Amino acid sequence: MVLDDRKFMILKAIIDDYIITAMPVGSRTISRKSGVGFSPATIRNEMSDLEELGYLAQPHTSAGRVPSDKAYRLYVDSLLRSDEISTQEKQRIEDYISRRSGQVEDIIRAAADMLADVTQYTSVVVAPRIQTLRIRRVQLVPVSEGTALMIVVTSAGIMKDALISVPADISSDNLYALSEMLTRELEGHTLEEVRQIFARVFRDMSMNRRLLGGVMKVMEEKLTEDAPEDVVIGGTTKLLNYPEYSDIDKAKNFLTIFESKERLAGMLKKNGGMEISIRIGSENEMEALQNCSLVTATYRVGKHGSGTLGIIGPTRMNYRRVVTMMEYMGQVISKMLSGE
Amino acid sequence: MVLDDRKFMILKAIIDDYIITAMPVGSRTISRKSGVGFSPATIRNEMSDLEELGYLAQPHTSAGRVPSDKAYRLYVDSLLRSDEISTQEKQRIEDYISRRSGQVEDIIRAAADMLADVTQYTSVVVAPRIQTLRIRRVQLVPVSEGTALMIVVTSAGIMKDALISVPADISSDNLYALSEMLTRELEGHTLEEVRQIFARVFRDMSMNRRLLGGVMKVMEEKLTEDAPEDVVIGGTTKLLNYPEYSDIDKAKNFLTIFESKERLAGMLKKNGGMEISIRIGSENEMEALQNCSLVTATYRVGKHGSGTLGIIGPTRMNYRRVVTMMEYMGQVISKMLSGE
DNA sequence: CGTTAGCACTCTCGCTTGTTGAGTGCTAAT
DNA sequence: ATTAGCACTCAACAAGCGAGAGTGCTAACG
Repeated sequence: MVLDDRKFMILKAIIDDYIITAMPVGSRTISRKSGVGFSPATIRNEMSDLEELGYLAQPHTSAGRVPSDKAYRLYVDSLLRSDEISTQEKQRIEDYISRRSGQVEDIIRAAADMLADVTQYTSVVVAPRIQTLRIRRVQLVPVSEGTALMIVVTSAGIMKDALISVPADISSDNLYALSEMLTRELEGHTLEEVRQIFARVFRDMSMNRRLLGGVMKVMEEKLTEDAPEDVVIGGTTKLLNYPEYSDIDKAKNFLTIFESKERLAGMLKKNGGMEISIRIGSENEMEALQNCSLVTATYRVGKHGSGTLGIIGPTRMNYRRVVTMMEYMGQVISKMLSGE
Repeated sequence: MVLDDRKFMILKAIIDDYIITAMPVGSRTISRKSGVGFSPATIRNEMSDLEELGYLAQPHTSAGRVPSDKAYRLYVDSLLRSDEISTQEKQRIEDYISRRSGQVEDIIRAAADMLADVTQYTSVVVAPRIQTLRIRRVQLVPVSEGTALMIVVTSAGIMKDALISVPADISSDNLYALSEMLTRELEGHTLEEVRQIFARVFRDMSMNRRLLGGVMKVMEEKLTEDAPEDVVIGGTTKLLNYPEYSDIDKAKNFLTIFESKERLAGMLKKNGGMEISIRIGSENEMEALQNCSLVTATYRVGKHGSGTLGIIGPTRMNYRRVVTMMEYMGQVISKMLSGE
């Protein structure tokens, strides 16, 4: 079933209006709009059809119509064109983010804040995943009797660190020599390859077996799994400004989403590497997101790294602006993280 | 003006009741309580007196009475005894926290979550400040052409890291030698002393002047200032469960507190190293906290380090339980962080 | 003289009722 | 096919009312 032009136009007008006002839209409102040359009665007939087709819903008889998820889906699929961003705004964004130190977390944090600020919705940024990145350097630094800090530097300059236990009597020089050796062996390899190297090369090094086992274990943990710190949320309370969350229960329900960063990261990563993915209302699996839309985008870091950024807002969000901003922000993050 | 025993007892009864119900307390309610042998009329007279003295307030004529900030102040000053914690609960807390890796952030995070969980209020934990701590180790690790990661390990095992720029042609071995040298010179000294050492010892090392200047600068920044990551918040949305925040505006207002971790840390640190400090309602400077109470405690790390933990809840919070829990949690954190 | 019973008074809360206004659906005229 | 007209529906708001909780005051009591 395909909609004729007029139905299409009316539906678009309704969505445009509802996105701004968050109030059910009546036939008069649409009729008054410039560019629509029909009386309320005609609009009503069309609206009635659209309702039957599942694009509109009525909160109650004698209220206006409200777009359904299906309508938003049609809207984003067929009507979404990228917006322009003023050079002024671009400047502001780049300034804000590039003022940071080169630390990945700082940049991620800044990006999340900025994204929340320009869209006025809640933003989520996941730090670049590291699986396919290659190791550039491994270093062990003594911290105290029996513990050392292990630092892994990867291509793209992303670092991970973790405490591991080492023999109590090992010297600083010894650790350094070990670090150099590890770096020499592992440099340029991916985690997959590292596993094999460990199995092959280090099998006979009985002396440091336990230590190296620890190193491998930490690598697996840190480089495979997304640590909770790698998810950054910006503008958590932004959504409380929208009337759909003026009910305290809905607000509470919504805020629980952010209690588990792991689940959040899981959600975001479901976009399967798509440039931009939009999930509207019931298209979300998570219970608490049934009344929200989730827009996610992927950004690249270097050749093999990639991360995700997302915006969570009401289903009636301003998709055009959000998508535009996400695209741009993705570029900026890529540039910042790869360029370093 | 000192209250006689009966007034005192009645006031306590009112507060106890209000803490649980959050509803204005009437004279009948108090009269019915076991241990009070007076009729509602008598209670009313006393209540009237207490109101005149500023301990009670009436939301409106013919509602019950509500304790004022002054009443809570009296309550915590004179009636607060520590509670007992069941060994079972102690066990649960220690298990949860000690299951973490030794990383400071992890422990802080776990402590904040646990504190929010056992009190059902919002918790804030500030990582130990490092000023008076002594440096144990400095290490530079190459990250990419022209940048290195600088890691400072202090007594108590607290680490700080930062990226600094280094000459592009410096070798890994060279950086290691430099690290060893720095460690040798700075080990066991406080930041104050480090400044002097830099001025004295390294003055003539013209070659690495720029590099060392960078090292010093980062040290100052990282070790002096509290980085925003050092403040961890647990159970942000816990307070939304209480009726005093069922109004969305109040909730929003309250949630803005957590937007700036710096300001939050500033607030917490105002307890001046006191074991336990309680600020009730209007005793707080921050506008958004006028209807809340803030309970803070200091914990020690090693000999010279200290950090703060805090609970934010409604003025009618269960001070007894909160204080008890804070005391215990402070001990646990101390043990975890110092013991490593 | 402290304590208490009794009573009039006040104010919130929840319920019902009426009114208004926005918006619809249908029908008949254009 | 479009539109004007009209009857109808329903949420939202305001007004009015009774019930209930709680107070303050006064007078009686031990």
